[in-house]
Amino acid sequence: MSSLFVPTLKENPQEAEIASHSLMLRAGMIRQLSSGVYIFLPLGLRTLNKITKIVKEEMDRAGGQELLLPALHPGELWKETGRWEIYGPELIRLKDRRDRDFCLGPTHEEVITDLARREIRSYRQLPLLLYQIQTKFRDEIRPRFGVMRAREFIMKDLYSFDRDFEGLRVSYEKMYNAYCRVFSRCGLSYKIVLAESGVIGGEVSHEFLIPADSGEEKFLVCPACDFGTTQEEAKCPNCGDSLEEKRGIEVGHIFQLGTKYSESMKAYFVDKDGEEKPLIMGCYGIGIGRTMAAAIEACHDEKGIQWPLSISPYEVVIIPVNWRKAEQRKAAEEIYQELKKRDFEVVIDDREFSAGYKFSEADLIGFPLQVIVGEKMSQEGKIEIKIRQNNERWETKKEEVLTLLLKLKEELAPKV
RNA sequence: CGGGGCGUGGCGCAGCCUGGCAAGCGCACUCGCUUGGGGUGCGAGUGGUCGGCCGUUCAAAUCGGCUCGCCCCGACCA
Repeated sequence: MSSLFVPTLKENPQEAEIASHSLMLRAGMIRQLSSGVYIFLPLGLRTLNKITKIVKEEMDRAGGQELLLPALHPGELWKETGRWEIYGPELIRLKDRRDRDFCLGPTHEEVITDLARREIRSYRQLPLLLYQIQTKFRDEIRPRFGVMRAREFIMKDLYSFDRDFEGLRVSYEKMYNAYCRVFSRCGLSYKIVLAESGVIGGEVSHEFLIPADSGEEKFLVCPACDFGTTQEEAKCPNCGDSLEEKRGIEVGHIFQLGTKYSESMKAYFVDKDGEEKPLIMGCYGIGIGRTMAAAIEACHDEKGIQWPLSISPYEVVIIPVNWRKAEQRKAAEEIYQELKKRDFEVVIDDREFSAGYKFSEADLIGFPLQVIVGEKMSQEGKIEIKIRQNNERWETKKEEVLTLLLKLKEELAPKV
């Protein structure tokens, strides 16, 4: 850890009001550049990349193909769908040197539909699921809570193209299930609710929420059945019970768009019967940075972050309590090498700080597994292992550390 | 956009109301010793155009005007 760039803060930063924002700053994961614009430091980026990896694996599993669309969009495309006006001041606009209109993409329906209309000719090319993980720009009225509502943020967006509504339903369901897997694999409990589709447009839409008091999204749930919705006027269609209002963080949103964009942008294909028809579309988003913040909202205590193992920046920290004791240093180093060999993501706290300092910082950063090499090593050859999540502690012989860690890792892995 | 708050070494704050004494405290940082199972202890140091501009005054961190930035609540939004 002596060479890692992890600038931690002892005190609560003045600008942070909610736990995740404060802890991301304090644990040295992010820094603010400007209102709603954040730097991801090495530790923060590791978690971001882990979530990204899970998302990609699940998108691929569901038949998605990754591509990369530009962030810089020609204004004409947005004028074509009318969203140049509709999107309002939230759309960041700019002009090139020849005075042509451009904008920074807040979402990519226009660009993907433009691609689709140029490349998709036949029903034989369908269904098609294309996705990207990319930076979006939205000039929010009020950015807040750190990366939770930022003006520049990383999002996974997938677009589905089908020949008919039955196909759309199949694609939608695939995504619905993929989203369940994504959030489960991130170690999060989530709630799926019926949602309004807003400026994106379309018919059916569901939101994936992480329940949290600090969440900005209000939703109604039925305590008896599993029904949930964001719509105020909803009448519990499943059973007669009255709905409870709760708050959550919207980490994912899936939409059945239908022909909204394919009609307005003339994205047609030729169906089996020889007729030209509009592509039936769906779009599906996951806020990557927001998922990270939501995970911290859901998993923290007064000491710091309690990362779910699957998205923690590192899995294990090894803390030699007294760096001056050669046998502790040596044992720590040996365990480190052994774990490295078995592909653990591990760091060793090789700094000459006091034990308390290192413990506090390990808890702040939230390493799920902590290997503590202390006096018992010197005297009895024993190592302590602590689970951050529940503060469970295990003592074992040095030779057994790897075996125990493999077992604990297995136990901590989310069941999907 | 309406309402509220903040801006003083890297971080967290005091000082401002009631102008003047040397711009202070804690943390961090550097050096020395000390300590090493829950942010060790002691000592000595480094570092600040008090967000910016204009004004009032013999004198401005402090009073007035303008401005920039940041945060919170609301409306709005994925």
